[in-house]
Amino acid sequence: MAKLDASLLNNLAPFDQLDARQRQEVLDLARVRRIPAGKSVFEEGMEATHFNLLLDGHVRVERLNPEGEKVISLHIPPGQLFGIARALGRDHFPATALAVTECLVLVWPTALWDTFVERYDGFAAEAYKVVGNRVSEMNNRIMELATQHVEQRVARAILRLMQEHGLANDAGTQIAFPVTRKVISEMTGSTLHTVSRLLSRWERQKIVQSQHRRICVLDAVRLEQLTHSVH
Amino acid sequence: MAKLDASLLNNLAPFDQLDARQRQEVLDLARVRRIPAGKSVFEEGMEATHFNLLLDGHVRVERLNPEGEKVISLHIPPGQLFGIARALGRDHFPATALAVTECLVLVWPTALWDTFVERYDGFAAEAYKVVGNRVSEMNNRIMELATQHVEQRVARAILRLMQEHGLANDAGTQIAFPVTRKVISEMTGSTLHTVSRLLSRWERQKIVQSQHRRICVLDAVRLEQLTHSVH
DNA sequence: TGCAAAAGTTGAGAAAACGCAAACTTGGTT
DNA sequence: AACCAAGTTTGCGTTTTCTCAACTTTTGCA
Repeated sequence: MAKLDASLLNNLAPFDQLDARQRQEVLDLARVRRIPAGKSVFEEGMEATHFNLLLDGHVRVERLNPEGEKVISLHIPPGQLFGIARALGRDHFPATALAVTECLVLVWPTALWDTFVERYDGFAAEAYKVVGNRVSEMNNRIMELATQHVEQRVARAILRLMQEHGLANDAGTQIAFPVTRKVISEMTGSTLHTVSRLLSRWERQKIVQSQHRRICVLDAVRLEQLTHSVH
Repeated sequence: MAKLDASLLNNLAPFDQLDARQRQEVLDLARVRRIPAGKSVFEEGMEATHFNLLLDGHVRVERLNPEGEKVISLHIPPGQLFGIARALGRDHFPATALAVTECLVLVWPTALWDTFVERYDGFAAEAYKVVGNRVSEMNNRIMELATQHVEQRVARAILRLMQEHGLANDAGTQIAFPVTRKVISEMTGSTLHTVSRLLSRWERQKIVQSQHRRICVLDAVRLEQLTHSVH
């Protein structure tokens, strides 16, 4: 395989503090995977033999409950570590990671985790910052599910997608990958019918616009207002 | 202050691998706090100046949403580390920790965290195992909130309390601290009225028994069945 | 180009859970 | 011993959201 160019790691938080030589070192230990849209990077329950960095593309992390219902945990934007079960001492992946667009992923054997933590300044800090942010988001999610109505949760979910995966265009901000009503319902603990009704109304109100599976936020301010309860 | 006896740390997972001398060392760096029932150990938003080990008693971790509604995140059983925001690079506590019974807590200044991780074998591993378990529980909680009905969630919440904080007696297993209908509703994203109706029914069916604020599980098997959807 | 599969819409009725209200119980405190 | 605060129960009407169903639109592929 051709040697990877160290500049691949430029501007990536986990390797921010490394010099060119160290970046080359890290890359020499990595393998690149190209994952086509719709294919999984790893599956729930699999042994966590590797940890991953998403170079390009967008990844959906999802779990199935015992009844086979899907729940979407989060979406990973390019540049982030993911599938780092090892950081928390897990040896199996708790969820499935699905490429929602074509993805480029760097993978390292789990055995290197401790080496990276030890050898590369800033790697551990960034890794635990990522975990910390995810934990914080999970807490927010629990609060929302416990106290808010579907409408508020759907508004929040779309805002989050916009913020993390949005592409600004002339009309508003489009989410960078296809999102169906079903997907939004799996993100919010709702049903595709309820989500469809909400989006139809918001489309009439010019808050969002959607064709096929592309969603574009036209009025983020009003969407934000919808996340607050009306009381 | 009288010197603490190193045997206090016996059988506590984070310091399992330490010898007597090291345990004394760890204790000499600690401060003991006695927290009366109903008082907080730390509050949401406070700077995380210390990290904690619960020696004795039971702690409730809770957050308020912007509307002032309370959501209970989890309950800490004796022997566990808690308030370890620092493990994930946070410098403020994301939640309030409330003593639900009188508590004995060992506290260390946050500045010692890195020292402990470095110096004491097994400490980091145990700390991240605790975090890993909590993350896993949070994931389960999200799944439940997203896909299950109130009845199933309440059954699961009571089972969890029983497993982590239960005291076996002749009739069944009692939860070691007072639990009101309101508390259960805040654990499950429900209302005290709905919880009351459920518990009344389960009491008639001899699945649980409750007087004042003590709850006793009489038939864990049937309670477990109630956590599965009927479909 | 046409067709099947996937995605989306919308109505109508049902179910789950909530909010409100009123009354009751219990236990600690003065 | 009496009272008060906190906790609990239960009925009733309402709201939210789901389920079921039918139909339309879109798109990817043969």
